[in-house]
Formats: sequence, C-alpha cells, structure tokens
Amino acid sequence: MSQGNRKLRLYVTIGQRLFRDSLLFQLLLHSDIDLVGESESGIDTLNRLESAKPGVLIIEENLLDNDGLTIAENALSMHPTLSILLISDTPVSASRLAIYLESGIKAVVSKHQPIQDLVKTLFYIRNGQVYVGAWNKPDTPSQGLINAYHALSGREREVAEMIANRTPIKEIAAQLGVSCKTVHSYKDRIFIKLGFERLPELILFMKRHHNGAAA
Amino acid sequence: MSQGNRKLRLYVTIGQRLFRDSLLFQLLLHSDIDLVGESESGIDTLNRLESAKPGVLIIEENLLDNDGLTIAENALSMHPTLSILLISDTPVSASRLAIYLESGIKAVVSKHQPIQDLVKTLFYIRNGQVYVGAWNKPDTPSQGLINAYHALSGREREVAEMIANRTPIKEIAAQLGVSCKTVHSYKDRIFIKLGFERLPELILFMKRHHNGAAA
DNA sequence: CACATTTGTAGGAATTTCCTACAACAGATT
DNA sequence: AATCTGTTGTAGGAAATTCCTACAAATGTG
Repeated sequence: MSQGNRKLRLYVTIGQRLFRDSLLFQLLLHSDIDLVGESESGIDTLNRLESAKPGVLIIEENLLDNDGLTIAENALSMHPTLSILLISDTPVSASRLAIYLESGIKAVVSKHQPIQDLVKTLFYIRNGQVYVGAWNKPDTPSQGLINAYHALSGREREVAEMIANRTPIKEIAAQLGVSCKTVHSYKDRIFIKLGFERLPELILFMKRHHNGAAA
Repeated sequence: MSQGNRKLRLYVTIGQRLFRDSLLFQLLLHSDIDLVGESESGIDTLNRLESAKPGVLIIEENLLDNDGLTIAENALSMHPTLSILLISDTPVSASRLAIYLESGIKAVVSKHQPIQDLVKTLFYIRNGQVYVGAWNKPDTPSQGLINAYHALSGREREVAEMIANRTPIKEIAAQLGVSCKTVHSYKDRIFIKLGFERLPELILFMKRHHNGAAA
C-alpha cells in the first residue's frame, strides 16, 4: 500500500472525556484517520498498544495517573516505530523541547495552540518526520491565512462572508444575481485558497478575523 | 421569529485554545448555532457580553484569571436572561449543584462527560430550562444508545458496521448485492434510529461499543 | 385470521462536491 | 501598441449525498 493512501492508525490518550470526544470527533471527520484505540490513563494505553498497533499516539503530558512523558518513553521502547505527538499544558521552552526530541517524541503541541496546528502536525508526523512549534501567535489566524484571505477577489470575499453567515446558497445566488452553480464554484475556490475543508473553519476564521482581538 | 427556527446565540469562555477550538468547531457544525463571541478569560467575557448579546454562555469553572462561577454570577446580574452552562473539572456533588442552581446557572457539565451531553444540554437550556447531570456512566455509550443499536435490524447493523469502517458506499452496495440508493436509505435510517448526524458519531460509537472497555 | 408495523429495497428531487470550461479583464512583457 | 499569461466571473456535467416517499414481503400482535 503506497504512502499516499495509507490510513493513519491513531491512538489517543486524553484524560478528560469532553476534550477527548471533541478532538476525536474532529479528527474522525478526516477520512484517512483510522482510530485504533483511546484511553484516559497512561497505564491503559501501555496495555493496549500491542493489540491496537497504532502508527501515531497522541498523548497528554499531564495525565491523572502518570507523567505522559514517562508513558510515552515506555511506549517507544516497546514500539520503536511509533510516532508520538505530546500535548503539553503550556508552550514548551527550547530546553524542554530538546529533552522531548531526545526521547524520540516527534511533535509537541501546546494546549494553547489552535486545533489546526495539531491536525497539521498529525499528518506531518505520520511519516515519521519531526515537527515542533507553535510559531504562530495563539488566538490570531496566522498571517499566512490572513494574506490568503486578502488575496481573494472582491466577489470571493463577498461570497465568503455570506457563507460564513450561514446564508443559504439559493439566497446568495438570488442576491448576487448569479446561479447556484456559480455560488458553489466560488465556495469551492474560497475553501481551496484558504486551505479549509469544512464550514466551521470558515465561520471561525471570519468571526475572528473581523473581530481582530475578539478571541 | 418562532422558537423553532431561532438561532442559538452562543458565547464561549474556555481558557485553552485547543479545547475551545475543537469544541467550537463541533458546535458550529450545527446550523442553528450562531457564535457571537469567544474568550479565554473571564474578564474579557464580562467586557464583551454587552455588545455580543448572547443567549447562552458556556464557561469553564476554572479559568486562569478568575473563578468561573464568580464571572458567571457577574454575567447574570448584568444580563438576567442569559442562560449559562458551566463546565466543571470534576463531577459536582449534589450540594455543590444546589449552589450553582441557586446562582441561576442553568446547567453543569463535567469535563468527564461525553460531548453528546454538552450538546444535548446546550439545546435544552437555550429555552431557559434547567438541566443537570451527568447521569450516564462516563466512557460508556449510554444504555439507551446501546438499546437503540440492538433494535436495529440485522441488515442495518451490517451496513452500520461497514459504514463505520469507512467502506465506500459503492463497495457496500456491491458486497450486499443492492443498489447504492439502498445503502443510502439504510444509512439514513441508522442515523435516525441512533440519533446521529455525522459519520464520526457512528465511528466512535461502533469503536467503543464493540470494544466494551476499550475507552 | 386480520391488521399493524417493520424490513428490505429503491426511486425522485434537490443539494453538494469535484472537476472542467470559456469569455472578459488585468497586468506584464516585448 | 500588440501579445501573452494569469485571474476573475460565471456556469455546466457527472457523481455522490441528503431528504423524502413508496411498495411488496416479512414479521409481530391481538
């Protein structure tokens, strides 16, 4: 099976159900993610890796029963090909990061980073590559995304705003005097240019972008 | 505007960006949720409620700068019609719950509850009704959902499993010797019977249900 | 046995997704 | 000024998905 269409076998260790649920839900919207298991405790994770056979493990740094880093190190010694993404409570210092990388952890994402960072990182490390950051200022759409938005044509921005306001496609078409197919084409192009896949991404971006410091 | 199609004006106060993002993303998949603002701190929330005019505020109990309950009480005194859903770190005791309800908080959802509880609660309290729980055992699909699953016909369960395994609709149709339209009809009925709206809900349920204690 | 409900199956219409196409426009180059 | 290239505005085709409806056969109930 080629690299391109191989599923990402994911195991997730997050203590709080609400957080784990909402993260899992979002990741499972991606069709090439295969959830092979989940735990709230480190010890359960260690017990289940053998049968679950994940390629990527997402694990919190601060678990209830254990230090996530310790669990991660144990997991790596048992499964050297496993790629681990550590979720830290705070942005990590350079010295701390060096320790993690030395342990074999492939990525660290802080809980203060946007979800897009975690998703991007996830697909980045599934091939075993190493990723570290956050380099974007939290709570602000990245400059690249803002640039991409400003690069949209006037008509595209007009349609983006209406779509983000949940205006029905038929109503947008009527107001702009174009066909529904045209509005769909615009939506298609907007999502491609901004790198979005789903409507909530656009809604959140437009909300945050127009409010400046609203987040 | 009738109650039925009124949008739910939502403001969310959650300190950690990753958690807030994934929760917001999921809530915004619902077309009748209108996000009017978000903050990571209680003080920002109090400053923005006047202009944001939310109907429902979701706020964490433990914020970085303040006690969520204090912020919630302040918010309520400024905006008596606001419905507040408090996210607690731990399941709350009956005595603690009484305090919250006395403060005018409409619902408390613990971080150890499934996301469906929060979503259900959200739509429950938007009309001002009071909701408290969790009554379901965490990390286990509720008994009602399991009962609903067992009430599916054999064919429905067969199709549910294949869909949850991300088998393409065309392949399911070919394997079962029926048309694609038939498979879509089955999917439609399965989602209605189980109360699901999107594929990740089914995937997570099937994964957890078949694994028993896997979560 | 009669009746009601469920199951298995599938079509119609509308919407959405993915892709392609083309004329007009705008900017860059010669 | 002419030509070339890329972008914009617009929209169709085909396939997939959603929402809804329909019907014969099977099953369950009284």
